[in-house]
Amino acid sequence: MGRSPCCDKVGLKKGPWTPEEDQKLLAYIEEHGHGSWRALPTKAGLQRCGKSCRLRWTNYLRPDIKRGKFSLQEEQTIIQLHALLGNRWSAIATHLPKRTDNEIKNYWNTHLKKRLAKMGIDPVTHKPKNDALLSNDGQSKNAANLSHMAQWESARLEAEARLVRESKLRSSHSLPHHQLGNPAVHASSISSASTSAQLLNKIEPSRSTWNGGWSRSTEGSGGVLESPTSTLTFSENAPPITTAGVGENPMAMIEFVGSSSGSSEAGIVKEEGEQQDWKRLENSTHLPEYKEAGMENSLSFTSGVHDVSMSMEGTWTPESLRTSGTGHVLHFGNVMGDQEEEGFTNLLLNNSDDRSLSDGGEDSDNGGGSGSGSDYYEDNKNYWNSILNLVNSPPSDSPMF
DNA sequence: AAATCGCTCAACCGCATATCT
DNA sequence: AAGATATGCGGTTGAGCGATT
Repeated sequence: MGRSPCCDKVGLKKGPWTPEEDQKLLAYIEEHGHGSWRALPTKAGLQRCGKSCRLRWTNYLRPDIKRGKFSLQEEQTIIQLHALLGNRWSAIATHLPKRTDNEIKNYWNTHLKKRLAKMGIDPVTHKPKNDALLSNDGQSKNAANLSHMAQWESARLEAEARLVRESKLRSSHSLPHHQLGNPAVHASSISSASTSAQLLNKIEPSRSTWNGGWSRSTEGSGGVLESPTSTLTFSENAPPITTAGVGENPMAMIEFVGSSSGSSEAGIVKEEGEQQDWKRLENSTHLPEYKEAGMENSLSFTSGVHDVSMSMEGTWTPESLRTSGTGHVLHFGNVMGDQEEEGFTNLLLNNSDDRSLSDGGEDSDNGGGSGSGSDYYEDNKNYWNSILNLVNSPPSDSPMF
C-alpha cells in the first residue's frame, strides 16, 4: 500500500495550469478519455503528474461544471447536508449537480462556516454555541439522534453515488469518458460492485441506511423495494420476520415490522452487530413509500451493510419518532413538527450580511428569526426540521440522478 | 502611490481505500 | 496473502486580487 510517487518525481511541473496545458489535457481527454490518470500526462504531452491532471479535469476543465455564485437553494442544501454528513464533501457534492466537492468545500470554509458562526451556530455541530440551555429540553438528544441518522444517511449517499456511477457506466460504457460528463464516472468504477447487494457490501461497517429513494417491484403478494443502497422486501400481514443470514452471510437483514394502525404502538430496534439490546421506537410512521407499498404490516429490509437488524412496529414518520434511551436509540422528540423549510433559511438569510437577501424572495416581516429568546430555539428546531426534510428527499430528486 | 490586510479558490499534500499483480 | 499501484478524499496552502489604511 505504498504511496504513489506522484509529484515527487523530479521534472514534473507544479502550480497553476497554463492555458496551453489546459488545452492539451482537454484535447487528449476529449479524444481518448482519461483512461489511466497515471499514464495520461505522458500520452498527452504534459509535464504533470496524473493526480494533478485528474484534479484539474475534475475541478476545472470538465464541461459539466457550473461555476459562479451559489444559489440560495444550493447554500441551503450544503448547510443541511453538512449538518448531516459533516465534512464529507464528495457525498454532499452528489446532491449538488455540477458542483465539485472542492468548490463546495471552499464555499463552506469561506462563506457558510463564517455565516453560521456569526449566527451563534457552531458550524461543526450545527447547534447553538450555548447549547447548555438545551440540555434539559431534549434538543441535545435530538441532535445526538440526528447524528446517528446522519451516519445512516451518509452510508446511503455513498452507495447511491456508487450506483449512479455504475448505472451511468452501464448505460454509456461504449462512450468515451468525456461523454460521460461526470468525473465521478471513471475507469475504476467499472470494476466496482455490480449489484446493489455488492454495493452495499462496500459500505463501511457500522453504518446502514434509514431512508432513501426506493424503487419498487412486486413479487407475489409482497414486494421488493430496491434502493441504491438496499433491497427491501415486504409481505402483507406477515408476522415479524426474524433476522436471517447474519453470520454465514455477510448480508444482514433489517426488518421493519409495522403496524397497520400507524399509531403509537411501540417498536423495537436491534443492532446485533454492536450487541445492542432491543430498543424501542414509538409512533413510527415514517417512509411514505413503505406505506404506499402496503408495508405497514411487515417488512423485511435486506441491507448488505453489516450485521444490523432492525424491527419497527408501527410506521415511521418524522412527526412521531421519539426516543426513550441513550446511545443509538432512535428517539426523536417532536423535532419535526410542521415541516417548514423556511425556519432556518430565514434565520440564515436574516443574519446574512455578506450577500443580498432579496434574491431569496423572503419576507422581511417573517418573524425576524434574529436568534434570540424563544424564537431562537424555535428557529433552531426548524433548522433541524429542514435538514430532515432534505434527508427525506432522496438525491434522485436531483437532476444529477 | 505604496503597503498592508483579508479573502478567495486552485492546487497540493498526505492518507485511506480499491484494485491489480 | 501480501505487496505494489492507482484513485479518491479531505485538509491545508499560497498566489492572486481587491479593499483598506
